[in-house]
Amino acid sequence: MSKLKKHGFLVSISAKLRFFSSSTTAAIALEPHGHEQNPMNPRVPMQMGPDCQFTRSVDPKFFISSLLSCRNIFQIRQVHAQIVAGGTLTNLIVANKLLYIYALHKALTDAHALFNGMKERDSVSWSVMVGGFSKVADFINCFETFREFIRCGMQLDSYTLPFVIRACRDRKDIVMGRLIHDIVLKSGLDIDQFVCAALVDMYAKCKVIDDARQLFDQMPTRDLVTWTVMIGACAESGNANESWDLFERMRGEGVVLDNTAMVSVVYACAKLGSIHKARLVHDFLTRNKFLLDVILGTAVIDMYAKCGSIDSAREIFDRMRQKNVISWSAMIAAYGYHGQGKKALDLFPMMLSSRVLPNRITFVSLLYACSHTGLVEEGLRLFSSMWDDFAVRPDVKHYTCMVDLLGRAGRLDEALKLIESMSVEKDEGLWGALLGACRIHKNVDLAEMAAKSLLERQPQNPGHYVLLSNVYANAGRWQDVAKIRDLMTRRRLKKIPGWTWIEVENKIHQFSVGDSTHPQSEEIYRMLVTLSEKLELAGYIPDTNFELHDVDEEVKVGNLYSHSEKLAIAFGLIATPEGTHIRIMKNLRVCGDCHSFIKHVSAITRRVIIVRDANRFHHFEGGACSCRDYW
DNA sequence: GAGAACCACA
Repeated sequence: MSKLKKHGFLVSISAKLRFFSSSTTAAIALEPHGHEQNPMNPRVPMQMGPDCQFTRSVDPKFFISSLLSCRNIFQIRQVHAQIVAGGTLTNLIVANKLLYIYALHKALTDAHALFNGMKERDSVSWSVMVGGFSKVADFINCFETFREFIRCGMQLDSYTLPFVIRACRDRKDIVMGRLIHDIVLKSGLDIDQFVCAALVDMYAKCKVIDDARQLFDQMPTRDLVTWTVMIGACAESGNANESWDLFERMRGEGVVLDNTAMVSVVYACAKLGSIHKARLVHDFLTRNKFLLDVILGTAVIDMYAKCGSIDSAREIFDRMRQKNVISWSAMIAAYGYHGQGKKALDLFPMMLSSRVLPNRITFVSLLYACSHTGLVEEGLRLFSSMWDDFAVRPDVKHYTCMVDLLGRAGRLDEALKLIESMSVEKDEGLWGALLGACRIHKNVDLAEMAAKSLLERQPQNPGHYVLLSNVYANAGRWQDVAKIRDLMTRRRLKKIPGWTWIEVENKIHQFSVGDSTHPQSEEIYRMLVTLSEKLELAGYIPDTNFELHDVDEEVKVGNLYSHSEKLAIAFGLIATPEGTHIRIMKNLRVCGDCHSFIKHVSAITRRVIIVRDANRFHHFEGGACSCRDYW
């Protein structure tokens, strides 16, 4: 003990613990406040949290709690040893707290050893162990401990259950999830908000959205977490409109939202792609004085960028005090899909000088930006630098960006060589990039090779057939086009019809090919005829080679085919005042004829047309497109 | 003495 007396910290903890075993109210003489000496290395200060101040009034729970902010597992083990030596470990509260501290520091081996050695355990001990395994994704031990918990005859409780349900969620194990839900129902346990929220979350993340919603709707009252989970789940499952309705409902019910809830709302809004709603949400955040911390701020950057306002995204980015690798990557990616590769690349040195290191996603974003702006040399430099300078190993996504970059630039041989040199597993995205490049550069042989790999991997994806058919059509090989069509018919595959949305005065209008359901349909078609005449004078010739279109479904207007995006643009010209931007949301790629059409329209009408296709944006202004013109 | 939700690329 005399040796230990040199180490003030340990001795004081130990003294406090021994003292606790006899009395919890008296005061004892302890070291003065301030820095404690580190017994491991006197030159290194103890890694205790700033709130860890020793006081003279003794509360032993406090001493153990001070270990919560201790980041050094060796110190925790030493305190553990002291507790054992002091004989206090027999106190269940002390043992549970220590168990909790081990679990908090992800030292599950230590926790498990302590747990196994405990003569007495209560529901807290079990829930800490199950929770600990769940949080480190050790599912086997998590479920095993839970089974043992039940075998021991312990009563199910609403502390332990959310952890097991969480493990089912993380493991995407819907079978086990349902089983546990069943056990809960049969147990007669009064299900609280924690268990319910965990179940809703589990169903949602296992993509059983209907069950999640049913449970959500059945809840007599919902707390903030459950609302948050449901809003996020709806957005994730492609029903962001439903997320928006939930957001309005919860506001109507007077639920006070926190930052985490707002992240889900912002995420849903990004999925919606509505700039009007994005501005409403941002306004809500400002009015309610939400702090745009690194997480919420990053979500808002992403929302603005995906709603078409790259400038607002940048404004938020510049105002954020704290930025992490995710914030930087989000901004870089945003410039990339807005076709502003140069600005994306400019951010990279800024990121490095602010001492944030790039990760694999940063490089995907950078390379993606290069490939969509035609910055070939810059892309090649970054690709070699990522491993050499930053120890980020290229994965299939990075290779895909490079194949896209080289392929679009017409360097198909180099793209193929790169694919052949790859040691990582190839996926359909990689072959899709090569096939896309082959279409642009009319390389039928290579396209057939890429298509073969694609169709072997995904024979049921009509998109691949359409792409190959377009390659044949582009090369004038109509017999091969017919063969592909025939193959699609035999395999009962249909091209998914294209839809285009346009947001005008806060309302979304939707069009499909040859559509006449819109109330202003007559006016729209008249506008298309007028456009057709003007475009013809401007030298625009519709190109019908692209797209595997079904002529029966098309309506010819003047010399234009009424593709959905053309209808949307015609409507945009009618419904938006001169000088305002036309914002279009598509669900198909802006390619071939459509791209050329929009360029001509933007030139003759002097309108800025912003098109979102999937998560890519094309800014057309005065006949130029922000993205490199590949079509 | 123990508890659930959130951000970037593709």
